[in-house]
Amino acid sequence: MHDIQKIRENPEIFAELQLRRGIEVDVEQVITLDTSKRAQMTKLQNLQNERNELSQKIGLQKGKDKNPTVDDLINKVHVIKDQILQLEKQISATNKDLELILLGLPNLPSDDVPIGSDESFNIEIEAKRFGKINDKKTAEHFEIASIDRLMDFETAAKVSGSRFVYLRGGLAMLERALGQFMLDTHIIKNGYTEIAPPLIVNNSSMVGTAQLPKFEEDQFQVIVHDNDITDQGNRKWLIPTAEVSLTNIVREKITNKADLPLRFVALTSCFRAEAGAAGRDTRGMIRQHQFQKVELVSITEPEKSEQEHNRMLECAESILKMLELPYRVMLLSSGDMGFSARKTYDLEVWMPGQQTYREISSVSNCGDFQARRMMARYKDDNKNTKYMHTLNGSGVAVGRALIAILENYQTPDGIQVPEVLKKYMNDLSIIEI
RNA sequence: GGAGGGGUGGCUGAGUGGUUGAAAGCACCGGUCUUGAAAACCGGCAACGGGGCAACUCGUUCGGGGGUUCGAAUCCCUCCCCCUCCGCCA
Repeated sequence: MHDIQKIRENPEIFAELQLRRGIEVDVEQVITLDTSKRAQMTKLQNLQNERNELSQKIGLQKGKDKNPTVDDLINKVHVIKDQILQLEKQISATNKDLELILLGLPNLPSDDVPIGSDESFNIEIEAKRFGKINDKKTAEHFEIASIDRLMDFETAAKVSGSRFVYLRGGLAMLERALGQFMLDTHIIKNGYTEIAPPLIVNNSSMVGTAQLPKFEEDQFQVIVHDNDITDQGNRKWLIPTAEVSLTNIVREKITNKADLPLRFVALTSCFRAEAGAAGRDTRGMIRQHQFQKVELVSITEPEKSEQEHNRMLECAESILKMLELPYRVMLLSSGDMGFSARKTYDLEVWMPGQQTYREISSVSNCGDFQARRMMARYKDDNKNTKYMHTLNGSGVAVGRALIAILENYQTPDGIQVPEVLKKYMNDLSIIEI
């Protein structure tokens, strides 16, 4: 959610920054709505003040007299009440229009974000490139001979539908090991607190982290038996990422500054409808309706979010380094960033089967964008309540890490188990397929 | 699913129609005292929004929404959430 005061003060700047993301905002309409809302409010408040004073007078009269003559006053209030009712209706309508616009506008890009319409404007952070890539094409993960023994899309299609998979034996264990390893690393080495969060969340949470209202079609909704689905405010959703359940921990709360930063990590299943991705990555495990992901969330003071962002990026990187998977880091351009982000780094892992880098983690600083939607605040040193900053990052996507291992660790005998995972795999050193 | 109880400021917790935005306590901030600290005492301390250069002022908010009333934290309806007991179930 955007600070309407800032828009009011600098509408052109706001419009320009939105334009960097390819969004054309009708700021004039926003300003008009805002102005008329405020005018209406002033009017309303004067009437309310009048009503309150008259009511108090009636109360005083009744306290003095046994049979007071207050009919005149009551009649006056009746007239005012009608006017108030009218105005309230108007204001609520105006406000609804305004909110609909504001809730649908993405966060403003930070100044150091490259301007561009899409991913071709992303910038690689050269210094962060890691590992030696294998430029000899290997089998893609789903092409590995007999892999369907352990990675079964057919049965999943029968039981669930497209974009689901059964993992078996060594691959199921590998997925579990990866999740375990990542969690342990972030808990022990990176100072995150492990959370086992709900996978189903309510409307307010989804609005808070901005999956709603704009991206409803990407979500799975949970229909409870006898649920009244016309009650829009009371719907339930499967989380598309643990970011939702982790970040909303601080929703509608005032946190003590001494408790910041908060650092949460969770390993959860994630659910995405992939409505807009028909035909993309239809083979293999790259794009599934359900996948495992380790998610990092940090909550900080505004002054510290940038340094926390870098820190979080390093936490995510450390996972790929320890797994010895080659990757590069991209600074996303304004047109490629997610809705809530003001600055995002993507980690892209090398997939020798595709001979290309694929996104395996996205690390974003959301500034106060989500905090405003969530009313997530803290008390600063002057005891003022301020919005905090929220950050989130994958650390990392487990499903994609599994694919990366399948493609980078292929040997004639099977899939070699990365050194750091062996202890999570009962000392198994090769997964025979 | 059945029966009952409850949701009040950062926290605990009073308050059942009329200056109650809300007692009291804790926490926090300032001061007095003290060599310093603690204790004690005195004072301050909600959020959000409108108007104003400002001092300030006005409005809204006691789980959410709706209603009754001149006036609602207090009465009514509805939804959500929490607790206790019974039933069912992983």
